[in-house]
Amino acid sequence: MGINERINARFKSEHHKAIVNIRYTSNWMMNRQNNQLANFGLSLPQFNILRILRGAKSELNIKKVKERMLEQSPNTTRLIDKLITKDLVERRRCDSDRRIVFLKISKEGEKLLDRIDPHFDEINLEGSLSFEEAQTLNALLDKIRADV
Amino acid sequence: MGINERINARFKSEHHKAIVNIRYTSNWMMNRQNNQLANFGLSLPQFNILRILRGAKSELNIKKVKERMLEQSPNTTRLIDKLITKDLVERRRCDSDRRIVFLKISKEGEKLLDRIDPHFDEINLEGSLSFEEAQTLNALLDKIRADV
DNA sequence: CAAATATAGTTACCTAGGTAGTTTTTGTCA
DNA sequence: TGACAAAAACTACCTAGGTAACTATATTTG
Repeated sequence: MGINERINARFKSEHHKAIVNIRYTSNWMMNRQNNQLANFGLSLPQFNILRILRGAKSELNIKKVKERMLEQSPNTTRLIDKLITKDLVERRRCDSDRRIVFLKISKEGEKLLDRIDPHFDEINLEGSLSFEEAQTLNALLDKIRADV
Repeated sequence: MGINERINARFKSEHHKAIVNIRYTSNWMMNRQNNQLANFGLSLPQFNILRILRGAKSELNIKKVKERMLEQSPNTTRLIDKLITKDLVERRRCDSDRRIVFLKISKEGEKLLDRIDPHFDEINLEGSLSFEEAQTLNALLDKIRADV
């Protein structure tokens, strides 16, 4: 369904429509992804943190985790708290620099990701665009942000 | 700055990168828009509701307002409450159907929008894409959502 | 070496969206 | 007409991101 049919709105220009469309599509996707991940007891950002930790060769401190996330707000701490409560992540205080906190995915965390892996492509809508279309989309989005 | 430089992340595919890029760009835009609107004491969704009410020929009930918004959650009520507290919107109970609440932008609300109008294009990044590019972007975003 | 500065992480308080359930009022229909 | 269903608005409770301020520790520097 095109955004025109979906939203009973008037747009000032094709560009304005695109700006609104980005937000609409982003919300739409996040909603979809959150619903799918809810079956595994995770939210999208919690899932992403787990994947970052699995992808790391060694333990990561919170700063490194933040650098690999879209959002770099202090909420990372709270999100990690929730993962620790669920026994999906382990936390360890660094000995040589006691400010630093090291994080590691737990066995249960890895098992959970293994269960989600077969659904990853579907969660990320893989296949809805061709390679060339995805390239074009990335270029256009980067161009919008480059404008400033 | 391309998303590759910005996020220290690995993408499974060009398509996966595009999916993440949509969310990243959406967050980036919303953040920017919220910062600009904060100068006028508004958040982005509050601003959008005000514009919807101004664009209406007559009073609108809350349901109609929701239909013109991206999000149709019960938060609309709360957002409107805030606008009423700021004296930017007026609320009136319908006489013939007492379930319905009518909304109207106030004089102050119109004055505030008048002050924001000159900045509208800048807030919406008008000009960052050509007409054709915006068209392409809209088509690609619609295609992603059509996939399901 | 002591004071100032920087860094890692956290907390508080603001914003917002989503689902589910509630209240009030209206419409339906057996 | 009297029970039931639908609709409009609202509330509670969950999620999350953003800014600013704060704590604890480490580094710099005068």
